[in-house]
Amino acid sequence: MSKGERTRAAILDQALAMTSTDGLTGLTIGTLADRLGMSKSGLFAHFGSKEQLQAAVLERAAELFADTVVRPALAQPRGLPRVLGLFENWIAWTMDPVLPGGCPIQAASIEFDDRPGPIQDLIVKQQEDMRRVVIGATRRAVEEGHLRADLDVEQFAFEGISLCYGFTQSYRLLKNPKSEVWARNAVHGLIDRARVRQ
Amino acid sequence: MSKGERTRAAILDQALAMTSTDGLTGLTIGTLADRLGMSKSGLFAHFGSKEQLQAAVLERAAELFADTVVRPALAQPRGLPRVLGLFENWIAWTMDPVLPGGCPIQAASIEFDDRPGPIQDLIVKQQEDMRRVVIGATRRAVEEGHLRADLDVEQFAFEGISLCYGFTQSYRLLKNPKSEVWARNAVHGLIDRARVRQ
DNA sequence: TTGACAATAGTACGACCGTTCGTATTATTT
DNA sequence: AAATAATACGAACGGTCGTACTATTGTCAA
Repeated sequence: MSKGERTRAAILDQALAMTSTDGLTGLTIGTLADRLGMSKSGLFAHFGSKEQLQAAVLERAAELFADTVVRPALAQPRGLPRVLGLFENWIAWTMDPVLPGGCPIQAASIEFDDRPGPIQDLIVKQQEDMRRVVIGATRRAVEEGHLRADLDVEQFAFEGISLCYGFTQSYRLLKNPKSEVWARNAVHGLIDRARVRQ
Repeated sequence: MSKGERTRAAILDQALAMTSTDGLTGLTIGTLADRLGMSKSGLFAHFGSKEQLQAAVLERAAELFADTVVRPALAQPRGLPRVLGLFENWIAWTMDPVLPGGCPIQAASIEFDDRPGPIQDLIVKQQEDMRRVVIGATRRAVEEGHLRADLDVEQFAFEGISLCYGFTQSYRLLKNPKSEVWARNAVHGLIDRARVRQ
């Protein structure tokens, strides 16, 4: 790992934290450089433009999400444990103090939902990737016989993902201590209703 | 209605549209004045500070939300129709082209969930007001015997509100044409499960 | 119609934005 | 050790930001 790669990684770590609280637009090259004790221009040279910096931050966030949420869940035995793992890890991710201001991708998706361009395209791609992961795991659970054969997996994914979003709102902004219980109850209820009745 | 009040209202209408797409931070006095064909300073004089402008925009948004979502729902017969009305109107509100960029309050709540201050306080208050409205209507539906007596109304509200948020995501960013059907199905399912079994 | 005051415009400010440039320093390769 | 590439720096650019002042215009009752 060269020196450049190392500082680039350090920059992205700090940028991720900053984006998490201030958003991709609030992420500013000057203050980011200050926090890292380096010059604006030196930092800038690593990315070439603010937009490319934003894209790099999003990609780093997606990596972190994959490491924290997706991969551990997919390491579970296939079928229902994976589906449950996805949601449980997602809830934990939302509470993870590593990102002081909550999931940067979720924040960015609202920030950019009306600003077409490469950043929006990237966010849409990331969100649809995640949707596909949930749908895939759910479909697998149906095939395994854990969930009902007539389950509408897209509807299921919509509801599950919505609950994770709602949890962010309730936990991050309203700071309601019951949020976690509500979210877990809701997710477990969603899964229970999708279970095969015996 | 004096001249000042009229222009102030016109400013807020335009500011609301701008906030809806660009967020409360992206809302900028200069371009707002340009779009209204007036000077920065002339506009500025109406509010005294950007923060007060932001607060006024939020209050205007809440009024609009109350007129579009809450009041028509509360005009329904008490009990289940009101609860259903709230969610149906909320879904319609999210699709309403009056706000070109979706609900400004929802956008603001993610924008400000890590920026303490008077604006965050106002957003929290608005969100909790809305939560109280949902909970109140639901509790009423329980009292009327439309919904199960043992229903956890807070859990119910959490799930319903989460679905409305998830719908925004799916409809506004991903532009998935199935979003509306998913959201309606989910809300109706939520209500059906809360119904008294006969 | 005039006088008082509200409403708007004009101008200027300091701060910060993303970006560019030339240059110095440090790593890496030869 | 020399040559070259990779990194980082400081200063400056044109712009835009929110805000402060002052001047001008418009409104409306007496």
